[in-house]
Amino acid sequence: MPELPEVEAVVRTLGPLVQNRRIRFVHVLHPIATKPQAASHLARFAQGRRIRTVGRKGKYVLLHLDSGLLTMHFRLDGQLLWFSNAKEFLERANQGENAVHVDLALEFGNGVLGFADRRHFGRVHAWESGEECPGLAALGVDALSPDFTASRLRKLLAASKRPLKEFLLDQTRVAGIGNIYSCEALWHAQLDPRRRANRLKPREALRLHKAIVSVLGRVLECCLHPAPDFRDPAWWFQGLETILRAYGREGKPCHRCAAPIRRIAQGSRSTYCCARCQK
DNA sequence: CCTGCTACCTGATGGC
DNA sequence: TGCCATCAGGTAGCAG
Repeated sequence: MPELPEVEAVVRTLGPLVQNRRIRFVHVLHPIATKPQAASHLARFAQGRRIRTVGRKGKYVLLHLDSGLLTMHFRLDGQLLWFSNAKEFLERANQGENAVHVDLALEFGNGVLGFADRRHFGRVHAWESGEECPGLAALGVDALSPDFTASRLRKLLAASKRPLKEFLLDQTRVAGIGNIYSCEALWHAQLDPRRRANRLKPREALRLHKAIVSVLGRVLECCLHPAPDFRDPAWWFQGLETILRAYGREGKPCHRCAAPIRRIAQGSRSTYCCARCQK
């Protein structure tokens, strides 16, 4: 489910739990989670190594090891869980009435980190270096990094003829924005999602930059208060709906001009926007 | 190179 | 209640 702010909140919460901890054992419950890599390869790769730092780029979580790294990507529904010890993990994971779905888990001395995705889109992979990971290597500038400036965005926009909405979803240009927050940023910038990227005026590009930064910043604050609780298998971010001005509000009045929010299809995905005040 | 489409999976929801 | 269609916050892979 997550876009950049959700992943950032997960990374900040995860860091203190696993940094400088040694991976004692890798439990593979659903080997699909490492495809196309072999789960046995990932297990051999990671077992015995220590996690030095936990980082993020775009929607990827990066676990930097003594040497090499693990990448985790949640796609639509992936999430993390925490068990206080191996016994608790073995008793609860995929067992019994109240089974907790887990695909893969890293066992540490202080607990067990589970990666879970019922839908099996999410992935955990092992790499000698980040450049080996094609999806990661192809990412553009991260939307929360200091390098994501208004002039950088203006140049990227100028180089693309695609509709704004599709431009924002393209992780090779700006990394981290997904379907929800692209709709939100365009609503705040009062820009029509169908406009061609290279047709924006400089002041419109500036508005879009400001909207992206402020939307992601506000959502991150919301995601950190309260912070994710990996111990609760049902945990997820709360209160995000109250921030949304366009996404999921089809037919409801625009918060700016009261015209009904429209849902349109773009690139086989839903875009929500105000037909009156987004131009 | 760029763009557009489908596949990958499972679960929730709403209409009949 | 059951059944079917549709939708879901993402990306890789492939064809043109």
